[in-house]
Amino acid sequence: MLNSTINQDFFLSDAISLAKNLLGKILVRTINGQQIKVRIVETEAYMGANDRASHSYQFRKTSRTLPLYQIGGTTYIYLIYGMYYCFNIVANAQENPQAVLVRAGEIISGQKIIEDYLKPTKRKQSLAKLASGPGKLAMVLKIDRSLNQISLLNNQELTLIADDFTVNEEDIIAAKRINIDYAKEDKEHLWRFYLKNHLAVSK
DNA sequence: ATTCGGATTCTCT
DNA sequence: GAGAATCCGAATA
Repeated sequence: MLNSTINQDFFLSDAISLAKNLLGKILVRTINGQQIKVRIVETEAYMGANDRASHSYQFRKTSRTLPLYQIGGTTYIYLIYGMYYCFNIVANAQENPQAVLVRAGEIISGQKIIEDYLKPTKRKQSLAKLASGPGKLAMVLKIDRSLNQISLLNNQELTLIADDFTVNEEDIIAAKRINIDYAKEDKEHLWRFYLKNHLAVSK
């Protein structure tokens, strides 16, 4: 399998393009020298200042949303419902606060390591379902606030790579984003993207 | 200082 | 399909 690193330019597009381009790419999480790899199969684009669903709607700038104003490739991680983390990858140049929520992934290595820290009840879930949702994906990758606002380029603990897995346009399904009823008309956009027929896509 | 509710998930029914 | 779990950011005052 041919692996290649991903450079800065990859992240310097709008969030919709980045959300599609992230499908099929691999998140590599390193914990105590051991690697967990998850292939991204579902994403959502949050388009920033003009998107009511976005935390940076109307350029809202608070301590939480500061990572969104950094350069593409920066992480944006926050706690939701008091118990789950959402992992986002910032898109675009500085001061253009768009990001992609990584919603689901396929575990392709490191299953043993993951089982060591999952709750016993979770361990018997099928592998395909373990990272089938944003909170679950963050749990599998042990992503929490300590990884917030870091660059995915050349980071020791969390990086993004590509292999020879290819995604064609016809393999990508576009759908409405999930759980953003508060976003009024912006909830209608088809800014959720996932790989057709993939088992690990969230329900 | 206080209030409100969320880019979720699991466990019931 | 409904309800709970559970923290903290954001808005209001």
